[in-house]
Amino acid sequence: MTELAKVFKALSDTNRIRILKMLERRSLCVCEITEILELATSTVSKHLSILRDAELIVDKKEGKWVNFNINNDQNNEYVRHLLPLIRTWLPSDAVVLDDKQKVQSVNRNTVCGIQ
Amino acid sequence: MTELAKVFKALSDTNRIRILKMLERRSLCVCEITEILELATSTVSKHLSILRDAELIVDKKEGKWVNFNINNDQNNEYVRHLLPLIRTWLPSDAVVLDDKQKVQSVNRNTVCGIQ
DNA sequence: ATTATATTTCGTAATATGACGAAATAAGGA
DNA sequence: TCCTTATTTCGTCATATTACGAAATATAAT
Repeated sequence: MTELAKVFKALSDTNRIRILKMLERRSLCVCEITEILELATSTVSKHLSILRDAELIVDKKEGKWVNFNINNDQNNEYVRHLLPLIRTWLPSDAVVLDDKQKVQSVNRNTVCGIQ
Repeated sequence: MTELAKVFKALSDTNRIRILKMLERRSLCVCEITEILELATSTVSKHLSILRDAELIVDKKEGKWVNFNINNDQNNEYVRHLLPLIRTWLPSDAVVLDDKQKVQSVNRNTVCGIQ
């Protein structure tokens, strides 16, 4: 039961819902998500670790970057059923639409580590 | 989006999941749930108000008692999809099974307000 | 090797949550 | 009416969560 509660808890924060909805578009690195959410990098990293602990997302180290993606494994029963539902939800939420728009234009090479 | 987060937050606590699973058996009053969860009445009342605010349950005042029930209205899209999923989950969770067993035997007339 | 970049971990502060008991509210029965 | 019962609300405490910046870690580029 705690595992189910953990998944729901991961989904109970609007910033984490925004991250999941963004990842519906494409995989993203921490700095791209940070740019869109306008939060500190450390805060975004924590949100991502909570989503990963709940098995809602997976990460893959690729060179300089860690790419985060929706977890498409079918291993976790809760995640397997919830992610498709979430995909159908919030189709016209202003914030979600704006975030997804930004996902199109954001570029990790111009966004990350500019001094 | 906050409404969706609210539903997930309501579902993110194990005591509230236990309440929902108990209500799959039959409607219950506050004192019956209190008896099974072994929490203070005020705590259970708070949990129930969180579940009600999320539209996961409904209450109906009947004489001395307030009976709580799963919300079977189809008004809330999130609740409409989530409740059937939850109903299929945790079919063999020890705590949930024990709680449901107790729902069979608990009686509000012998449980409530004995001095 | 040294420097720069990307991310995570740590320490900390503000706020939220979950618990309790006591007081308030509401309804039923004597 | 007065007392009992069922529930909610309030005040409070301990713990959890979310946020930040700074420091640590890891990898890439020079």
